[in-house]
This record gives sequence, C-alpha cells and structure tokens, in this order.
Amino acid sequence: MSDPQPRLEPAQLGAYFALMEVAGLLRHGVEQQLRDVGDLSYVQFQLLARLGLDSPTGSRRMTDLADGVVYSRSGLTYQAGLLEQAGLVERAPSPDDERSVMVTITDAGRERLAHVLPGHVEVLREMFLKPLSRADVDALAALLTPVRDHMRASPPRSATPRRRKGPASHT
Amino acid sequence: MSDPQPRLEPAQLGAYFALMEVAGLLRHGVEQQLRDVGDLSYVQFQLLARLGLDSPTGSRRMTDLADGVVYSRSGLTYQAGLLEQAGLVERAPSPDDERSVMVTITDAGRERLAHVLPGHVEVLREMFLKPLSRADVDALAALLTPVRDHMRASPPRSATPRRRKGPASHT
DNA sequence: TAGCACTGCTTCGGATTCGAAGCAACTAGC
DNA sequence: GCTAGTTGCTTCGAATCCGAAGCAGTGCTA
Repeated sequence: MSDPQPRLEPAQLGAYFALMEVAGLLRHGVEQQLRDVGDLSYVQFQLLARLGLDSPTGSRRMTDLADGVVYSRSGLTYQAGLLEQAGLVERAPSPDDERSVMVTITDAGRERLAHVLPGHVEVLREMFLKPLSRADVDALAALLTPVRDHMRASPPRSATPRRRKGPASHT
Repeated sequence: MSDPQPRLEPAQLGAYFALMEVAGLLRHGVEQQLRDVGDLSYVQFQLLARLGLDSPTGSRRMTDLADGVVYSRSGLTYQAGLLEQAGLVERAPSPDDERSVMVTITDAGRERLAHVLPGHVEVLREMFLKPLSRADVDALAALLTPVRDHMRASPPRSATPRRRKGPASHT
C-alpha cells in the first residue's frame, strides 16, 4: 500500500549481512576457545562475565541477566542450573521479592572467569580487532551502541506480553 | 609470556558487546517475523536468500552454502532436508563431482522468499536501520566488511581439519 | 481479609544444533 | 588398474534452545 518499494540499498544489505556473519563467526570462534580452555559455553561465559565484571556485588536477578544476555528465560534457567551444578554460581531467593532469584558468582566462578579471560581476549583480538584501527573500533562502538539501545527499548523481549486468560479471538 | 596485559580498552569491549547483542536481538526479531509470515526459520530464509538472490542460476553446492551461512555442515543437511520436504528447494548430485550436492531453489521457494521479503526488510528497517543515518550505514558496512573477510580467511570453519588417521600424540 | 491480575522463575515437550563417525567419490602415486 | 589419502555429505547421539504452561509470591481493590 504505502511501501511499494521494500528494496534496500546495497550498503544497507551489506551492513546487515556483514554484521550477522561477523557476529556468528566470532561467536563460533570464541565458543571453541571457551570450550577448550574453560569448559564453558558462550552463554555461560557471558553470565559469569556479567556477574563477575559488571556487577559490583557479583549478584543479579535472573530477569536482569536474561535481558543482558539475549536468550530466553527458560534457556537462562537451564544454563544457570548448569553453572550452579558446576559450583560457579549460587542461587538464592531475593530478600526483597520472594519470587525473584538472585544469582551470585562464587569464588570458583571468578577463578574460572579469570582463567578463560586472557584466551578470550586473545581470540577477540585475533579474529575481530586485528583488521580494525583504534579509531575504527571507536567508530564501530559509536555506531552500534545507539542501535542496541534502540532495540532494547522497542520490543521488551524478556517481558513477553503474557497471554491473557480470556479466550483468544480465533482458532 | 609476551602478553602480560590481556586487558581491553573499554571501546573495544563496548564494540564487542554491542555487536553481539545487536546481532542477537536482530536475529531474534527477524526470526519471529519470518516464522509468523512465512513459516521459515532464520537459517532457512538465509539459504533461500542465498539461492534466490545471490546466485544467478539458483543453485549452490552444499559446502558453499555452509560457508555463507555460519552453521555446521550437519545442521545444513538438516535444514536443507526440511526445505526439500517443504518443496522449496531441490537437491541433486552435481554433474562434475558426483559427491557434491547441488541445491536449487524451486519456484515455490522463490515465491516464499518474495512473500516474506517485504516484512523482513520492514523489520530490518524498524529495528536496525532506524537509528542510523545513510552515512552511518555506509560506515558500518565499511567497517565490518574487512572484519568479515579477515574471519573468513583465517579459520576455515567449514573445512574442519579432518583428524588424521594416524594415532594421536596423546590421550 | 478475600479475590484477582500480574510478575518471576521453573518445568515440560519438541525442535534445532553440533561434533564425531561413517560412506561414497575423487586424486595422486605406483 | 590398485592403494592410500582427501574431500563432500549424511547419519547418529547428545546437548542446547525455545515457547507454552504451570507454580508461587506480590500488589491492588473492595
């Protein structure tokens, strides 16, 4: 109707494809290194990193973690369970909200994190940062950060609008 | 030994995290749209797009597809099987190399692709391109393309160095 | 206080993913 | 032509992931 031209500029497509491919390959490479050195999946590493590096107390609510990492809530429960089994984090109900669960990184978790971090950074440098100058990296961060913020704002992915109790309108 | 400082600049970390999060969220959003409108997964869409838009003949070898898309070979076999079941692609042994399999998009595949493409572009615009000016997009593409090329070159992800027949050196 | 909607997390079933192993075809050396 | 090594794809089992449904705690209203 109003958009008879769904076509994209070549540069737009190029940016899109390059972005997705770079992220995919990078994730793949990082995942392999993490698996080899620290027996961690990429998600597990991200969770540990968020707890150990990003949070002053080393604790976070599950939902906040799910927002930071991209994955679904159930996936987060699964991975947090694995991390807890491995003794790298602990889970305890929040004192404020009894239903919230606070995840806290343990000493063993911090050790594991410190153990894999150098290699992680190494892979990052080798795969991702090598072809970029310092100015390039700055520019990249400056370009992507607003996009991330925009995405975070519009669809509240972790707050999936719960289906109403009332009968659906069809089917 | 030679790298006592595995630390990264904040901008480097920022670029890394922003990249991964943007890619993850974008993929998530796109996936949802594709599922709703065209009953396609993101991988399936990528495969169709590569066949229908990127290849003049509409055909590709499996390995070439695996390289373009990031996934593993076995995953590709699985998805190609699904696409074939749905009648969107056809598989046939290559006349040149009997072991190669040429995947060809069917008319139904092209239709499906055309059906989901406008919405796909719409999501792209809304989530990804909206906060970026035309110059930004150009810059982004210019920054990411060399990185992609670099990644493609260094670790031949699809050509996993096959384990030698000879007994391994340890364990 | 009772009732009701909402939020936070987990459980469950099914789909997707990967790596390793296996099979078939090609290539090189003899 | 024959044997060994390599490459292309598939099969297999296990791990991971997601969405829907379920359970429990919280807050609001009367």
